[in-house]
Amino acid sequence: MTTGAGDQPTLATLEAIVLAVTGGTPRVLCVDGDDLPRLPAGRPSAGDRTLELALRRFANEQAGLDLGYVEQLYTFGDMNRAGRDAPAGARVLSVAYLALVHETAPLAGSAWSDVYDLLPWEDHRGGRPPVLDDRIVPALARWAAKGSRVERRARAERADIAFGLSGAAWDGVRTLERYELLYEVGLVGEAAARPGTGIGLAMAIDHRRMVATALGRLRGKVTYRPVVFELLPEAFTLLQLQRVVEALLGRMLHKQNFRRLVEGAGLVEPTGERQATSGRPAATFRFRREVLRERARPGVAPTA
Amino acid sequence: MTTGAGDQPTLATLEAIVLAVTGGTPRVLCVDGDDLPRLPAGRPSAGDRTLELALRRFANEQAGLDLGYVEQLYTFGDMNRAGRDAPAGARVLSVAYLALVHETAPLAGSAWSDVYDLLPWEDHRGGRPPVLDDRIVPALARWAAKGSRVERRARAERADIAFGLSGAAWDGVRTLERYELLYEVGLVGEAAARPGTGIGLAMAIDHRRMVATALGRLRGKVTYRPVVFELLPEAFTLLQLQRVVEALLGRMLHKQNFRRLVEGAGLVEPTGERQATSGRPAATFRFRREVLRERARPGVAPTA
DNA sequence: CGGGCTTATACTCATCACGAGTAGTAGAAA
DNA sequence: TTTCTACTACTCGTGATGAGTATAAGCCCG
Repeated sequence: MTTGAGDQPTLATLEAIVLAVTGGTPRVLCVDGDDLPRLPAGRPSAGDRTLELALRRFANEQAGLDLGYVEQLYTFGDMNRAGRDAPAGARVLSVAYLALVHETAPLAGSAWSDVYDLLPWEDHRGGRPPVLDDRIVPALARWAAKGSRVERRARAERADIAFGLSGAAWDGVRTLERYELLYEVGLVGEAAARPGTGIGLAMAIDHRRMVATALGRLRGKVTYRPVVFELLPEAFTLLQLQRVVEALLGRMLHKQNFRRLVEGAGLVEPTGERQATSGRPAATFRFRREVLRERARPGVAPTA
Repeated sequence: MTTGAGDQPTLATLEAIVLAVTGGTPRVLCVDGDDLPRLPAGRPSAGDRTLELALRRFANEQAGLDLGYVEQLYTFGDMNRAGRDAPAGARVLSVAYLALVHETAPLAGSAWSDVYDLLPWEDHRGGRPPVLDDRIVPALARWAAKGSRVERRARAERADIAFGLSGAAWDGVRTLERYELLYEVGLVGEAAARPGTGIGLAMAIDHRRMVATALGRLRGKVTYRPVVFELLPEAFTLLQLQRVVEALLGRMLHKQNFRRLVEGAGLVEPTGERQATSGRPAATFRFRREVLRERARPGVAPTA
């Protein structure tokens, strides 16, 4: 079962979605493109034993970053996504990786973009973002009114589920579904009819789609793996921890319940130190590694 | 941030992990290799708009299968994994997809392998598999006793978490961690010192690793997405549904609670028909699509 | 034709996770 | 001393989940 002749040459690149959270703002590492910002990328060389090591190598070489947590995200290989510098007609395979760095990591010369500048409809921390009701919902309604009866039904259902409309609940994890829907509807700059009219900052090619994928993955993972700690310094207060989780989830959490969850699960242990805040000083904590042995799904956010 | 010269040519293939569940047995579609069985694979051609469409195309062309549910699994790109027919020194990128087909799908001329013949330590439906205590645990203990003090600690922790030893709970989802650990320890045929001594049926290259990845992904997904229905006929009894879920999870479920979960969540609706069984006839049900709108995470198995 | 087998189906009970809220405490700044 | 901010300790109600008891409905076999 192997296709014989006619194979096209394939170009493979690695793309890095490097995330950090600074002061309640989730940021993604970008580099300047000719026109739009793009994600840092590179190619694996023969010396790289694994793709992940290749990624770590060039993140270090080119941005001076020592990546902590790294996980493969998705491989993008649609035909129409080739960049300028790709041979026409060739398929470009991009293996995207999600990497998390600590707040204290050097910012190098590269630019960090606020994830919610890229995907403004995803941030519900200050309540429902106005752009949803002002622009997105009406546009979705127009879009869902087109086509045959069955088509209309399918479109409406898709929109409802993705954006939590007509009774469906907003699901933070469905970031990719939302981005792709907005793309189809023509509401994001990369696909907008007139330039400059899209919602959120545009990026090169399909890089914003990759960021959306990363955010969704991370939002899911936070609930069952202790990944947030990769974004925090060694010692942190519970409020700092909560702010980072909220930044990722894009919604506020109940403070008392959050503490109950985190402490009750044995996810953290007190360092014994305290840290001055703008109010009563807070005790600082560190991640408690033993939780991995004790709990099958040690998460820092409620499952819902 | 783009690596310049020295790029190596890259060969990309698509690998399909096609799963079905027949009579309580989860099976994966295999083709005969020169030596060991392998997964069906192919290459995307210029006519395939997306990788997923390419996969569907050649699954249809070559096995006569109409794939239902398809999801991208992982991209494997380690240096040492190249097959025979690859140019020496070139990196082979394999984008693996997980596909689910209904029990009634045509079996074609290809062979289906029992997933638990490949990964015998994963099936806990009949209690803890003997191979665990007979062979795996002792070998892990020997392996964990080697190296420096810190190394020994790290090894022991890894083994404990992966296999649920010394107090840790068995986590069905950690299939890949377990396979990789067994590989490192030399307990699987692909890596065994002497051929024929490995645990479970071996497959070509790293294909068994891919199956392990697929099983883990599916075990996780079952708890929050209604994917099982892709493996079942249109109408089914609740016991049939339960058996399929158990086959995937590799563990038994409490019947009454399972029914409560599935019916309570609105995941199924009665067809009105009944089906003869070896006891009292059972009502048949079908998947209820509307649940997607009602529940954010409509799963068919408890979260734990 | 009735006992015994198998499977389906209906409840109960205890525990725990989680959302939501009340109340009081500790330090800093004005 | 007041006031602000943030920390910390509880309580309550609901719903999910594990475990078990009880009953119903067909089938097979003697």
